[in-house]
Amino acid sequence: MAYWLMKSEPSEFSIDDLVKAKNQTVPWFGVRNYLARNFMRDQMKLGDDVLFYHSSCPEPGIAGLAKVSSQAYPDPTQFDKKGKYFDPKATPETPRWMLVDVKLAKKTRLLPLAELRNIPALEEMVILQRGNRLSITPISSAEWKTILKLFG
DNA sequence: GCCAACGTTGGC
DNA sequence: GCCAACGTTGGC
Repeated sequence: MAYWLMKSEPSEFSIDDLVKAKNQTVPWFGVRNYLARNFMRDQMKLGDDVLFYHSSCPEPGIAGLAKVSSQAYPDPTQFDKKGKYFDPKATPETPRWMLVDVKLAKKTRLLPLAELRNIPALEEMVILQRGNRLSITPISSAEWKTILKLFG
């Protein structure tokens, strides 16, 4: 069992959108970074735990808990010529971008980035490191436990 | 809006 | 394969 933090811009897709989504599930489309793709393609397993993180917004932070709810499969948006995630080098025979489905576990209170920064047990979290921009990052089991306690 | 940090591109 | 230029991310 592994733990992950996945960033989403709430103006694109927020925790409330996930609450309202069909089956409270969303395909994690639009990732166009190879390391993040590799995490989804090679390491994520059904049932892995996910921290749903709001980024690039007035109050960045963890907004909910979720679970990986599918195996990796090709991101359909790479084939959509009119969409912003179209990749001309990807074909259905040789897809370049893979994704997993993410299912809501629980909407939480917003746990702000500023609060995370104040917790010594979390100082090694990838997302808190200087210059980190990766949209999907692994979380240790100790970090996961610490964060769950913060939600009470 | 600013800017640091990082990833990608493309000329050589 | 190097590396400068450029584009993007994302907190502030």
